[in-house]
Amino acid sequence: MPVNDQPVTLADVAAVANVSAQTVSNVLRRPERVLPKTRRKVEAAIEQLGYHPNHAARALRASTSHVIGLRIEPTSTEVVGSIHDRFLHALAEAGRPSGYHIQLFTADDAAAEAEAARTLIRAGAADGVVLYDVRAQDPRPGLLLAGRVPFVSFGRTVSGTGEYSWVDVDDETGVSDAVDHLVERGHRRIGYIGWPEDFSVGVRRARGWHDAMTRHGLPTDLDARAEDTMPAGSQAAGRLLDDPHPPTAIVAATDTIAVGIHHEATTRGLRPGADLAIVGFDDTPTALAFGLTSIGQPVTEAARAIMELLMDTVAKPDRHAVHGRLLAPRLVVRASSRSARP
Amino acid sequence: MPVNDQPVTLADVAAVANVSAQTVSNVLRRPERVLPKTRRKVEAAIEQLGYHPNHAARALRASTSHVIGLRIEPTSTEVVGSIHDRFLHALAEAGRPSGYHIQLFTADDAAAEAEAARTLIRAGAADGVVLYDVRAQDPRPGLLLAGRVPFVSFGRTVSGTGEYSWVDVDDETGVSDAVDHLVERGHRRIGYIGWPEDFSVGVRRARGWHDAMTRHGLPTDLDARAEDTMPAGSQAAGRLLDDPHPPTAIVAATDTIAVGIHHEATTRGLRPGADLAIVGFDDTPTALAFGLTSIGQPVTEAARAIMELLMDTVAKPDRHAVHGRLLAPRLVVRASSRSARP
DNA sequence: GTACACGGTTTTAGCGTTAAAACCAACCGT
DNA sequence: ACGGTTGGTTTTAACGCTAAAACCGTGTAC
Repeated sequence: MPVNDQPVTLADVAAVANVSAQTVSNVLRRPERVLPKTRRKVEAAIEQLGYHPNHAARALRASTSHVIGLRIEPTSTEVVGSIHDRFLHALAEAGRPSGYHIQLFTADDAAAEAEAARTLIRAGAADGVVLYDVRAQDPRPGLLLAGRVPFVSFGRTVSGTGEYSWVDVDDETGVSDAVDHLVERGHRRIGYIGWPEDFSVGVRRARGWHDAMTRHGLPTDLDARAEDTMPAGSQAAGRLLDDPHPPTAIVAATDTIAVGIHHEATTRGLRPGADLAIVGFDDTPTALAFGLTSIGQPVTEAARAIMELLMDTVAKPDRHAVHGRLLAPRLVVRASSRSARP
Repeated sequence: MPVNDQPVTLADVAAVANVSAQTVSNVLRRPERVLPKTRRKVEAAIEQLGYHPNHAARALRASTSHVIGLRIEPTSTEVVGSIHDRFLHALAEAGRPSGYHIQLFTADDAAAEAEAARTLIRAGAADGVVLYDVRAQDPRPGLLLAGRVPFVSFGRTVSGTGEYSWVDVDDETGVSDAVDHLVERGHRRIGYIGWPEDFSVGVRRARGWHDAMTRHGLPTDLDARAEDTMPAGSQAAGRLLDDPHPPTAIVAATDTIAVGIHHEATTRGLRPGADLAIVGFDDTPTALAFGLTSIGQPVTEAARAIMELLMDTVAKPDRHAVHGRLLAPRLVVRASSRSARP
């Protein structure tokens, strides 16, 4: 363990091992090019000196930073908890084996984000960026394509999905699975509460419910829309529960709405799980806290897929293959829907 | 807007502006050294070419990366939601004005984190690191000091606080404020549920309650301990509520425990806010969802203070001034404690 | 015995930037 | 008129690394 502070360089290692600097470099980058005997000698010197290759020098020489940029957004206080946090960790973890690091940046809006990403790339501070939570009308993919910024998106726009690589979660199947699960538990009157806007995620989740219900030969009249807040969720739940033939189960497009439903149910003296089954979306900590069944996004898998595609994209920035990957979500069953309908 | 892809360098700008590369560098780093006329000429060329200084080259030359490392931890599913997310954003934002970026890394335990941080520093990939959620017996500050890694911690160990710079939240005052607030609302029987272990944060929060109660001349018998999970919180709340002279308000050391209390209360037919006031800690989204009053940590302020101290530390790594900063938390009053005791 | 290929290593050069030194007017004092 | 400032600019060199070229001893072919 060396304690002196002047950084150890390739040349230092080379001097100790009695070889040239290039040989040390080869030991690290192309070990097969160097004689085992030499390699061991060099490795011993590296060990002895506690050498770590300098990132900046490597980046300068190879013009690749091994850094991926990601805009970090402030967590909205309206929304019940996001998967941003888990996604970040998964991404950092996914980059590790290939030596990629995640670097954060902030931006106030989509345009600023695209501009910041462009600067990051132009400055050689990052090799590519990840777009998080891309929605149907998102301007960011277009902006980044125009700015020639290598990127992969989590989520996708409604058009232009053939122009860039993306990873997305199959919301439709997720919600459909939730309906299957409820039908299996004996439910027939199954409602749905989703976003009012017609952006892709909302549309797809609604369609998942609609199609599954139709497939089971069940009516699709119990369909309500709400903003992504708890009060709106409660209100929408109220409307469904006021139906002359009310639901025994409700699927929500988000955990936030699900919590709103939960609240409305308890207010009305309905026991969640027993009198009204509830299923949320995103499997947030809050869903856990409320014992809510929720449709969880495969965050780790998504992060891994994104890093893979991004490495492709970064490797050949001009005419690289464009890929889309749709991942299946996973239903996490909890008390709010576990028991069979009495 | 140039569309060709070969990166623009200082030399390109210099050629266009008809000056030397060094002058361009001076325009960017020491504008006062260069004639206004020349400066404008150079600035025009920079603009025209869309030049962005190369990070790697700058880092190599100046041996400073303007990068701060931060270990990102997986969000525990046990805990109801953390402030990690908000802290990350605040930190990224706090670094922006001075051109510092946050780079994430992962590690499986404290020792691995320290080792990874050391490597990051030795490789020149980061100038310093931030330790998040440092507790009384935390081995990390010691390890980083030994490894000569510049760092600032959020939270502090019980000893050695004179050896490194830290920022922490004044838990004692936070809890004490919560008690004051409850007393003001007419409560007299105020209980406390905290962690069982004797680590600093737990001790300090418990002391805040104890001291405030004593100050108000109120008894401190309603003291229970629980693991940081909802079931444990419920159980502990049950014990307090079974008291022959039960509390009308309970302060919890975490939002997770507070949610447990909330659950236990509703199970017993007590209406939170009306029959039992509850105060949590950390002001997580879940607290918002439950309408729980909570003691919020000043995340933005903390992040700013940390960046400030870190820049000090990085600037003079050997004998820099060591500072500690204690920040006051802020009580966020919600339905669970708003109304006066009947 | 000379020519040639070959695996392993070293030498050379350059990535883009900036601190430090050198340079070069124009100006100043005597 | 001549050495000495001064302010602005250019030259030089180096940060640590690695691709590419050069080099060099050995083995092989004829």
